[in-house]
Amino acid sequence: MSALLIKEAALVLFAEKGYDGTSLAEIADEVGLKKQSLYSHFKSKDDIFIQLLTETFVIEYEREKEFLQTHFADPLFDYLWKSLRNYTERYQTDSRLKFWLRLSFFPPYHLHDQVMQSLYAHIQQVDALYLQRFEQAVANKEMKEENAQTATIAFSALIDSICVELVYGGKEKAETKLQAVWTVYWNGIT
Amino acid sequence: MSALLIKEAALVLFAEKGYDGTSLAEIADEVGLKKQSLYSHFKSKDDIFIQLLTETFVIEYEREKEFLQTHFADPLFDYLWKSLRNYTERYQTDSRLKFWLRLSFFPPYHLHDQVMQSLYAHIQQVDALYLQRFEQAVANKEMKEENAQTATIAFSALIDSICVELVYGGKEKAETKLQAVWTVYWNGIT
DNA sequence: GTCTATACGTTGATAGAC
DNA sequence: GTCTATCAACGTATAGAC
Repeated sequence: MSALLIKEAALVLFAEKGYDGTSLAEIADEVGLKKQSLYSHFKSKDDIFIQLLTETFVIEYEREKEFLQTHFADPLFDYLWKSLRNYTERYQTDSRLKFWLRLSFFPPYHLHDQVMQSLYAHIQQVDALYLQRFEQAVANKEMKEENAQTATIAFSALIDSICVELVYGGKEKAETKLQAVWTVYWNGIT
Repeated sequence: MSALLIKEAALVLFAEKGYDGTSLAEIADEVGLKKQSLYSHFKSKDDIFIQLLTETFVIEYEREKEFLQTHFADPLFDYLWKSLRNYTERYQTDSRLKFWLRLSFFPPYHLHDQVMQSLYAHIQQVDALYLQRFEQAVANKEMKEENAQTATIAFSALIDSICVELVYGGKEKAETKLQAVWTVYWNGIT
């Protein structure tokens, strides 16, 4: 059994049931092992979790960076819209997104500070990517001659609200909300 | 020891550490009892939780309703702005808000369906309150002759994003975000 | 109502045979 | 690397003395 498969199983369970709600026995069971055998691959439950969290931030950042590079030349409208749709599309199938939403919001109590520190760094990096595109948009006069910072912050808030809806409302409700929010947002920045 | 005080202690702990992260021993300890004594007041841990959740939805709805009645005649701008500031003001001191955010997003796994059912009903009720005011605003020409429904949904999304920021960013970051989001939102609906 | 005592499963984790 | 055996600590919950 590879450590990778164990982590994948853990990712799904953590995303679905939270850290405290997931036991090592469940994780082991999912990959057909006894819980004791997990200790050949990880030195503790925290170890599994921290590894997953770290990897997740790397993966998510790379995804955003690649997205920016691929779509930088697209019109602002398309760029932002595609970026948003990305979330609703992925949420259903991608446990990693669920994992990071859930465990960033509400990390295990004893790891709170550590998680938050990583989270802030990640958000800052991602916001910086979007800011680049918004500054370009201001220069191109694709949007109101307003603070690109404001548009960035509001856009990241928009993503947050969609994620919230995905978490408790599911995809259909999120799509409805996305449409309303997007209308107002685009109106607001142009 | 009154059941009320026990529930208050449980509320704070659930809000801070989640359902699985909070033990009956901690709750009891907080009010100076042994964990076994809690069973004189509640028949299970779930019982405490469900009571808190039910009460919370009632209290929050009453709060919103009263707010609407008190400020219905205010200009739309003031009405919405005050409503938003309410969240950032309360979040620091009011554990009930934290409780409902956390436990609605991520309820204990075995109570997921039950919690979600109550949550949807609550959200629907609150959205209906806001919709009333937005329809009035359209009639008053306080905003663009657009769908009041869209403005309502977008506003509730706005609240969500502020709550997210309150959860993981704290009050200061939430204030910054609020300002940016509000600028774009108001621009977007007028 | 609160306590002590207790039951009993589950938790994360370690030791050692194979 | 995986297993069995084992552990101490903690989880929720019950019974019964006071």
